[in-house]
Amino acid sequence: MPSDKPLISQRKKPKQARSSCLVTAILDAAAQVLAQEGAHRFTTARVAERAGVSIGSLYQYFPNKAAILFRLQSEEWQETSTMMRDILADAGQLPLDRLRALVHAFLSSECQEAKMRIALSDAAPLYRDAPEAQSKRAEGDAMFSDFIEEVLPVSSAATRVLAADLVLNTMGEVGKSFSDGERSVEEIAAYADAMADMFCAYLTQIEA
Amino acid sequence: MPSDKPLISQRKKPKQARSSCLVTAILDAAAQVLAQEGAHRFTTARVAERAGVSIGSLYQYFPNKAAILFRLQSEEWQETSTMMRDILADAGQLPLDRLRALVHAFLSSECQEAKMRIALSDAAPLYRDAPEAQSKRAEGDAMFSDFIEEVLPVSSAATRVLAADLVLNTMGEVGKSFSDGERSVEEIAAYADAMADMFCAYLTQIEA
DNA sequence: TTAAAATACGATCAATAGCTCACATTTACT
DNA sequence: AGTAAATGTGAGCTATTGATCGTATTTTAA
Repeated sequence: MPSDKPLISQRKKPKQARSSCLVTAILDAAAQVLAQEGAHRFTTARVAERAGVSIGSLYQYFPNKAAILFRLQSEEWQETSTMMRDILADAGQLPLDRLRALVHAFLSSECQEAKMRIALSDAAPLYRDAPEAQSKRAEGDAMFSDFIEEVLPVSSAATRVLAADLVLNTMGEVGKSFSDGERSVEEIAAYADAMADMFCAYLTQIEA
Repeated sequence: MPSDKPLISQRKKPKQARSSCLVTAILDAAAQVLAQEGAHRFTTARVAERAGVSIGSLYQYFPNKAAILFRLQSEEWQETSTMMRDILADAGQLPLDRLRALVHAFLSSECQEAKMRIALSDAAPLYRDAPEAQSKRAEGDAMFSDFIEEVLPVSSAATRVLAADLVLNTMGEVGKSFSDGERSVEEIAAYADAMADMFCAYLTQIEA
């Protein structure tokens, strides 16, 4: 549905210090605008103004509005991705304990910067169809598939794929709904425990 | 984030036959525009044009764009709601079988009119904060809570509430992600079975 | 010092949006 | 037929948006 032609990647790479500052200033400002004004007030002019930068400068480093949003989301994904890898790869813990830890970490992280996350996902239609956006998803899927294989070594490949899909999808989608930021730390922990219980009960039962 | 002042409810009630036709024509057209053009091309002018109606007439019965979207979503909710009630109230089936049936029905229904559903949820920021939108949610929650109480009569109230929240939320949120409409009937059935397995494993384990 | 490259600027444009309002037409009822 | 209410019309207003481009300033490097 979004615009057709414009690539979302960067237009020009900052070569001097002042221009890299400018880019980070824009991204910071973008996050603020998103959090404080919401997706429908997220305009290039407002971002430039808050960054203390002219609109022309903004367009030197971002080909269009979507590119800014895309960058923000990429940075978020980067964080989530490394967190996921760290937790799932921790050989010192039992697999199901790692899964529980992952659920806790994920739900908690979704609750941080809640306003910004909501707005960012409200604006998703603008950047989600970009070709660059697709590959990221597959990356996470693969990572989690490997983990599930460790937990369910016996089942058929099809069953494993389905289980991985279901668990990851559930955590991801339900996690998104946590961005409303209306839950206390205790509620989040209780919810995460319940969700982890559910995953464990399911995965354990498959093996049987 | 959306507009502040305008109520979303109807502006004027159709009293003659032609005007009720007009309203349904507008809603039909709105669904088409949403499905074929996407949320960001959903404009009152386009809806009026496709309905074969003047823009002025449209605004006689809908105070603003959001009201049209809200009506579409209300109608969808109505369907889902009655389906849910019918399935959960069927005393001829075991509770967990009813839950399984619900999951299947829900995922299938999410896959119908996929394009329209995606666009409708893309446009959600425009109507979701309307006061009318909140009450609907509580309705479904209560219905499902009653059902869970039937399945988990022994557990503490807090546990029951949490379980109901988790299961309903999971089905709802993961269901939404099914609106991409890229899954075959078989895949949907397999996924629904897995999800039902997960719910059953979880709920059964709580009782123990 | 000086010229070229990089960076920064912001007035300005074209497009499109949501929505109103003065007016025309149709219907219901006497 | 006549009249008032209901319904229908669409040109046009106001506002905003994303984005450009000619120009000005700063940095780099010779």
